[in-house]
Amino acid sequence: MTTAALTRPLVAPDVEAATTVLREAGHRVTAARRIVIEALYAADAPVTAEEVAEGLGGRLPRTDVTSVYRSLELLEQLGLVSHVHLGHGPGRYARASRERREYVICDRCGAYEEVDPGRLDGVREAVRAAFGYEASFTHFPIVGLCPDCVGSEGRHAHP
Amino acid sequence: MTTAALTRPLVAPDVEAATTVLREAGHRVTAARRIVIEALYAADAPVTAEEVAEGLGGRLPRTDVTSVYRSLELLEQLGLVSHVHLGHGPGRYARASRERREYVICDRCGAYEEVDPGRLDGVREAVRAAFGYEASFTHFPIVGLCPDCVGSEGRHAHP
DNA sequence: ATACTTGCAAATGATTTGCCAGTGT
DNA sequence: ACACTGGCAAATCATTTGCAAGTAT
Repeated sequence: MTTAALTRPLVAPDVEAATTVLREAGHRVTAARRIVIEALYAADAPVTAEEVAEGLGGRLPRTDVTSVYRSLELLEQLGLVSHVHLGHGPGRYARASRERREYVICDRCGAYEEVDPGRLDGVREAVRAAFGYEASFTHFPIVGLCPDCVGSEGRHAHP
Repeated sequence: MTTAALTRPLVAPDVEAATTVLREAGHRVTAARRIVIEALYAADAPVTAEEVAEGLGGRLPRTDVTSVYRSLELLEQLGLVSHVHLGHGPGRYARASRERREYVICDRCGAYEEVDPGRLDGVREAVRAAFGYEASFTHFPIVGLCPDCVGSEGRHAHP
C-alpha cells in the first residue's frame, strides 16, 4: 500500500464525467462548479452547502455559499446530486450515484446508515402493499430507534 | 342533527384535559397556551406556527408567533403536541393523540395521508427485519409516489 | 463578443433569544 | 407578592434574489 491508498483522493475518478454532463446540457464548466463537484466526490458523507463553501475544512478551495447553492441546485436538476434532510438543521448534499443511497437514522443517538436501495426492497414492498405508494427514502430518511437505543430504552432514562 | 353537528367545534372536548397536564407539570395555564391548544384541536390537519398565531384564519384570537413557538415547544415536551415535516417549508404541528398519527406523502402531487400506526405495522416489521430499527413516521413521513402518480409516471412527462 | 456565472450585499423565511411589562398562582 | 409568561424587537440560521463585474465558450 502506498500513501495514496491511505489518503482519500480529493478528486474522485469521475469528476470529469460530471463536467461532461454539465457541458452537454449546455452549461458552462466553471471553477466554482468544479469545486462543488469535487467536494461531493471527496466527502464520505452528505455535506452541507456551508461545508462545501468552506472547502471541506481546507481540503479544497473555498467558494461563496451563494454559488454553492446555485451549483447544487443545477447539479440536482441534472440528476448529478441529491440532498437529504437527516433531522433539523441544514440540508445535506451528496453525489447521486446510480446505486442511489437511501438513509436510516436513529432518533435518539443520531447515528445513521446510508443503505443500498436493495436492502430496502422489503420495506418498499410493505409500503406498496399497505398504501400503493412507491416509497423512496432519499429525501427524508427512515427515522427510528437503532438497535442499540432500542435496547437501552426502558432500561434507563437518557444515558 | 343540529347546527352544532354541522359546525366543527372550535374547542375539542379535551382541551381541559390538556390544561390539566400543563398545570400538573407545574406550568401556568395562560391565555396564549390555551389558544394554541384550542387551535390544534380545532385544526383538521397539522398547522404551522404562523397559522396558529393568525388564529387559524380568524377562527380564534391571534397571538404572537414567538409565544406560539414557545408554547408548542413546551407542549411538545409534555407529549401533548408533535410536529412533522411534510416537505420543505415550515414544520407543522398537531396534537399528539394516543393513536398517534404517522404520515405518508406523495413526492409528485403533494397529497398526503395521516394514517393510524396500525396500518404501518407491516412496514415497521420490514424495517425491523432489515435493520433492527424501530421505525416511526411521525416526524418525517414516508415519501413516495402515490398510486395515481405512479400510474401517470412514464405515460406522460409532468401533467 | 456576449451571454452565462460569480461573488457580494441585501432580502426572505423559519425559528430563537433578550428583555421588560403583565399576570397566574 | 413573585416567579413565570407574553409580546415586541432584534438576533440567528438556512436559503434565495438582485446586480455589477468576471469569464467560459
